[in-house]
Amino acid sequence: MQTYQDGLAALGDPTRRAIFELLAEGPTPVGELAALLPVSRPAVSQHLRVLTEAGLVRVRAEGTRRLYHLDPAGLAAVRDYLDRFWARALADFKTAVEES
Amino acid sequence: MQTYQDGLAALGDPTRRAIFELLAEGPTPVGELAALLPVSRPAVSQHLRVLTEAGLVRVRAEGTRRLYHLDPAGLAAVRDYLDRFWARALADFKTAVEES
DNA sequence: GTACTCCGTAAGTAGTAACTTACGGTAAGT
DNA sequence: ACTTACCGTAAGTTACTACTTACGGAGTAC
Repeated sequence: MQTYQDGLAALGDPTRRAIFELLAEGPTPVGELAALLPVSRPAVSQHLRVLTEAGLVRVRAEGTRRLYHLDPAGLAAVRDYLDRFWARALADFKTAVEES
Repeated sequence: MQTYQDGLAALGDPTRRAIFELLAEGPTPVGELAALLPVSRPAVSQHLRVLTEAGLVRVRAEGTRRLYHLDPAGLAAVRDYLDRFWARALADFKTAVEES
């Protein structure tokens, strides 16, 4: 689906952010992610499902392992969303400072 | 606080995203935001509190009204966070495509 | 085939957070 | 002073979601 909405909702959870940041160090299997996190392996699987549906992450099978890695598409969607507000945020902030 | 973590957590909620997007059209008082949304005015106040603590939004009083507007600081924190993963996402995605 | 590894899904629980109504406080107008 | 407009906070409820354990499927090795 990879909309910015799903992306932001997915990254709103701290555990999913942790997974996301671990994946930034390179493609990683589920078990290794779970070993590095304070939650169970099924919990990691469930988070990976959300991240995948948000378009932030992708899988490729390699034997019995499933290597997850970042997907630029979802990342770009979120980044572009935030960029749309950048100019307006600067303008509003500027007038707010001037009037104070 | 304006960390990227608070920013992402704040924007994870769809109602707060709606408020955030309404504020992108210019500084707006609480009552007007509530009139444009399917939730009560106190609910909007509570969301604005979260957005403010995340550094995404600021207030200035104007008579009895309180005008909320976007704050570039929190926005930049979230955007910069995502940018840190951009290069790695592209690299991982590229190798994934090549191996498929 | 059997065994073992790696993983996703189902089902159930507990904690959180988004919402409501009710209340109080401040600023401007008459 | 009284009233009205605008707003934040407190308290309570409900719905969601992140988590656990239990189970089953798919792949590899023997």
